[in-house]
Amino acid sequence: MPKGITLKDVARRAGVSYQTVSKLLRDEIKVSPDTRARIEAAVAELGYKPNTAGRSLRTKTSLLIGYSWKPNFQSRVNPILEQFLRSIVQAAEQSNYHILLFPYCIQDDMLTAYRDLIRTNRIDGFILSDLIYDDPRVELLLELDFPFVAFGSSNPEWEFFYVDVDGRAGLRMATSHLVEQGHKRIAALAWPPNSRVGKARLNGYLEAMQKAGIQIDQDWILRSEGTIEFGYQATNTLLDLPETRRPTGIVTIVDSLAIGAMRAVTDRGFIIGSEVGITGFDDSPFVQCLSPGLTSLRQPIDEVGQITIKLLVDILSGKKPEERQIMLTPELIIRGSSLGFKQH
Amino acid sequence: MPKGITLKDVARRAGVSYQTVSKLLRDEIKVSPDTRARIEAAVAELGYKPNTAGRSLRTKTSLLIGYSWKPNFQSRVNPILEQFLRSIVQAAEQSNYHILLFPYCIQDDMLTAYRDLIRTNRIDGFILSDLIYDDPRVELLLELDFPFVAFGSSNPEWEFFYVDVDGRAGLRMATSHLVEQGHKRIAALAWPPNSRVGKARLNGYLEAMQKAGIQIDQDWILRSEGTIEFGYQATNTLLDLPETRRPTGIVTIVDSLAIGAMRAVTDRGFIIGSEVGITGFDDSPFVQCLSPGLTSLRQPIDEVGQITIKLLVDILSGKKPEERQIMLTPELIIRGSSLGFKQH
DNA sequence: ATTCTAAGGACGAACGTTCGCACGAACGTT
DNA sequence: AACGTTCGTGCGAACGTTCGTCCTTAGAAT
Repeated sequence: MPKGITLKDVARRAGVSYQTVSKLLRDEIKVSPDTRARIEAAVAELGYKPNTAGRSLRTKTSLLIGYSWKPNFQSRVNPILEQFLRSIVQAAEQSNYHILLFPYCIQDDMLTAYRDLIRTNRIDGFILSDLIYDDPRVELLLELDFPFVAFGSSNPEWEFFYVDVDGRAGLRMATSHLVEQGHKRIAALAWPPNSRVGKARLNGYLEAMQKAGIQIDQDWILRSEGTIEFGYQATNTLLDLPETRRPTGIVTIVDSLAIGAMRAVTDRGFIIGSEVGITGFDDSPFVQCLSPGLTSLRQPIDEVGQITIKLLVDILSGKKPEERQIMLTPELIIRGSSLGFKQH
Repeated sequence: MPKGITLKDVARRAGVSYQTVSKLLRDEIKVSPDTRARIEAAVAELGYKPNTAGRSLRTKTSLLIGYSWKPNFQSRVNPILEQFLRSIVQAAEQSNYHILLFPYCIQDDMLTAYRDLIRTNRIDGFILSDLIYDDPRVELLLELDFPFVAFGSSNPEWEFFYVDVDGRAGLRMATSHLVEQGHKRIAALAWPPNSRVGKARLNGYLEAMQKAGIQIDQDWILRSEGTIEFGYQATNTLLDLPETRRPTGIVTIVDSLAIGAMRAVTDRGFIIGSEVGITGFDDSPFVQCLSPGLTSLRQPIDEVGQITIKLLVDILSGKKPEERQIMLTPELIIRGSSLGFKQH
């Protein structure tokens, strides 16, 4: 292991003081072409890279961004985590930052992880995701005035930077798509009312139905956990309705519900697409493997990641971005599960 | 933002020198019960946490472990990444380490990322995964004598620490399982011969077949990319064989191939399970959602992560573990895709 | 009483960087 | 010829920690 090359090594070789090297490398001073050449040569020959610890200590910045995600144990899969991580890691590197991962604690001492990272000066800012209403992390960080950017929104009265995907617009698109396919009776499977994201998405359904002039039967809206099991069970409930009220279309606010719905529809002897149209949300990587493929709303995760990091880096470098909230639109990926409806 | 609490603040409050506080906190010295109480009180009241940068600078350790994973663009999904990350992040925290993510570069300057992280003293060690034969990262790190532990193996003549899952044993299990179900003609879908992992898994198939006393038809082994498409196409090729040579069982070395196989079997009018048995590898989270569910080999990822981190932390703290290679066994998760075979 | 020992704790220095200021020389201006 | 002004550098200090050494003092041994 070759011992570390420091500023002093470079300076000695170039015949200048080490502070001069430091300043030149950060473009803080002008030097004569001659010394500049000598310094650059020395840097190149020795392969000098500034020591992070020394720099951190002096500047009080670590060039590290903290992130922690909520593990999804019930479904064992987070369809967008890898993509999101890839995107923020990549974007962070462009600005010389790195992503630091730390465990997501379920208990209420979740905040101590954040507090410790702040107090030890380990990181410069946080990326948050999976926000809940009255999210304690947001409350803490706002109170400490510590930089962070969220993926997703929380209480509207809290003022902070976030990037979000418009789930309302998404479900409007999905619902309208089913309407265009000729569906008149469309049901919706959603999370419980205390979920902010779920509420927004459901609103998109309501709006699209209203716009289409369709009166909603209250039995068409079923809300519980976003599991395959609930999707299966809820769909059976829907199919038990008398034929004149039985929905022919089902929009869901998450793919797992749609998968359960597809299973139930098939088990009951109906044909997906031509008899019952179904849509999901997230465009999880495997829903194209189902047969038929599941129509679903794809979030522009790469863009979310890039913008999130850009916002945070801007904040960290002092310039306050104008827009505090940035809303992106999902894309409806149409596959067989919502096509070929035949009315009778 | 409250200004940072330093050792000096604590020392002043406790009425001792700051070096004494430092040493006490690290259990390097004994102090009288009286001063110990005063110091501990001061630490608690001020909420002191040691500044990472200062410590790093002095000790030349960052308590940071670098990791970079290979994005899988073709399948858009890495079935085990989330679990692996969760596991290493969690395990690292137990030893006061954190995981630092950095981008995986496809080009051949992939090594500069590693070099830079080392030269800037940013990290203490690496976790590697997705090794290839003659992996340049392994070569570099061995040459620099820089600490790392790999998930997966590479050239057998290279001596380094790694944790691996026994794919050969896995495919032995899967193949034997099909044999037990009554299958006589069993095919295998695999990666190209240059894949080390693929070769090992395929060997498991060969061994199990030999043990069962079944002569392998060379047309039963098809190798190419691990995509759904190839699985589909290869299975069609298999089903085109004359009936006496046509396989009734198909083992695959990765789930995506099995998914393609299931699709092909269904499209050709065969029934999965009772007419054609299929197994996958990885137990990707969604394969239980298929109908029928896919029998697959689950890697003990949590264990892999924990052991990987433990090995690395041990290395970093000076104690050389005895075992350089640790091999774990996958678990066969049996579902409908390999059950109910009816011979005729 | 003197010396030895060990424990409790203080002290200066160092890690590698950045920051602020000072200094000399070269320059153009009165 | 004396004067500000820039430009190109050097120098001391500081960030917060840990490491090695040294100084007390009390108690035990001579």
